[in-house]
Amino acid sequence: MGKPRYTRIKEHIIRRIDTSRWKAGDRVPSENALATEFGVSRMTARRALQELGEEGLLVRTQGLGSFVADARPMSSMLTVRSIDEEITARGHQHRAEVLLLEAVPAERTNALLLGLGEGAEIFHSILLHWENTLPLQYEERFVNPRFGPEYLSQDFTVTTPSHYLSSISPLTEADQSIEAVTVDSEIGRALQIKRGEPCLKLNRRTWCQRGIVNISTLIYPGSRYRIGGHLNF
Amino acid sequence: MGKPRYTRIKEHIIRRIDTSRWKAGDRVPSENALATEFGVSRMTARRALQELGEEGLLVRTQGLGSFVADARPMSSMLTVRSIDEEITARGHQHRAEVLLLEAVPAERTNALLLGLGEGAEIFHSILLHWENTLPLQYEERFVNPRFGPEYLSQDFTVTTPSHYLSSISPLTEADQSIEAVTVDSEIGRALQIKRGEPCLKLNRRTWCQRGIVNISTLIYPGSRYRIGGHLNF
DNA sequence: TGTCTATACTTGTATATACAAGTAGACTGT
DNA sequence: ACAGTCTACTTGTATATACAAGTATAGACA
Repeated sequence: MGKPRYTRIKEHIIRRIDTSRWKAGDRVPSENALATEFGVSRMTARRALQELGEEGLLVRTQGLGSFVADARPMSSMLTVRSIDEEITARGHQHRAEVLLLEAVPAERTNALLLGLGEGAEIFHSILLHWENTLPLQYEERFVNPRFGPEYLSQDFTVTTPSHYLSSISPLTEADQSIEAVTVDSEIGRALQIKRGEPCLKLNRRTWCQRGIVNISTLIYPGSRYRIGGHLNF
Repeated sequence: MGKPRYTRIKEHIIRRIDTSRWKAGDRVPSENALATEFGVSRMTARRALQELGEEGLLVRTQGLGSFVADARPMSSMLTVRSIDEEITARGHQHRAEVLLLEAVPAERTNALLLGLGEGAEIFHSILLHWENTLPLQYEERFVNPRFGPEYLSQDFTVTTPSHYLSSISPLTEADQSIEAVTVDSEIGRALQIKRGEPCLKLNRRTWCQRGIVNISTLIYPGSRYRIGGHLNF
């Protein structure tokens, strides 16, 4: 029913920041000052300041005080969801077609990145993901057998590589990039697009604690897909 | 020097999750249980659990307990920085060329989105951003005069539209999308790319508390630019 | 069988208190 | 003039306590 009291204090401070009454760099009242002003204990006032600090609106330094943070820079984020979730969330039907599923010797690929020796085997898969009757994503992966030993025996018309890999080992990190490319005729045929049509290409490396789990490239036709994101500063 | 005690408890829990001793869905000990186990007060144990909840490793529900969260889905983020920061961060020279800077009547544009009446004026700018001797970004903006009244008199060879707008009014939200496109000959000539070369197109709408501040589209040649991001799950 | 209640547990909020640790400025003594 | 110290204020950590509120289960009762 009634909001907790520390939210009142937070709202009070946010209001003063939004209306520019307190500007970037200004000192906001101390925990004790807010406590007496609002008639609460210091720990309650503290909680308000602390959460605002975690949310990035304030910068707090021991011994000095709490200050209004600089306006956040325009840099922001784009989210990339798992393809099957995204399609089913739209109420459409997702189907995965396995174009290739094999073990290849390490020297033929970028296995060095995976931290394996020369002769080692590496798993390689190519899937095509359909939304209803149109192909939407061409997915190629190289998987480290250490972290996904049963990869080749999975039925990817039921699960997806992404689900399998994240169920096997807790993923801790990833880096990725996105670029605009044109694709060769083989991929273009699979995706049923015209020659020269621009595509989004998403390269991703995923890590668990002990090494790289997989390297994947996802390709979307530019005319059928956009990556979207909403962001609260 | 010595870490605070609640971090010990956090590390203890994280260890058990990372080594799969506690798996997704498992219940972790209650605040009171941890308190007696570690010989601390409940509020200290609570802090450990609470922070882990905020970090997404645990899901806490009142009355039930704290549970290990599902492995985070593969969805992740791509960061988009301000173009001038990015170029200068690479140690290169950034230069902005103003191709157009004007006020246009609202009906000619998507001014409805900006929440303005028919006859209102709207600011329109096109800039080309150079990295050393190569054009890297074609930037087109429609700006709401209410939130950037001095927009037309800015010298964008010194500042950037992004800097000006975020200095004027505190930006609270944005949504954006990215797609792969080919561009018309005018933009292609400006960017010095061949006909049909794929480009990344980034559409963004930025909001402050009281309405849409601006609508912008950024276009990068696919061969010269990729959006990158690193992520800790 | 089904429903309501009591109870035991959980997390959430709030207070009062104590001490630790970092910062700035004033005040000291040389 | 300068260096060191002391003080006042800040945030950080930790405890003990109390009550509120949500959940599930066991048991009483119709």
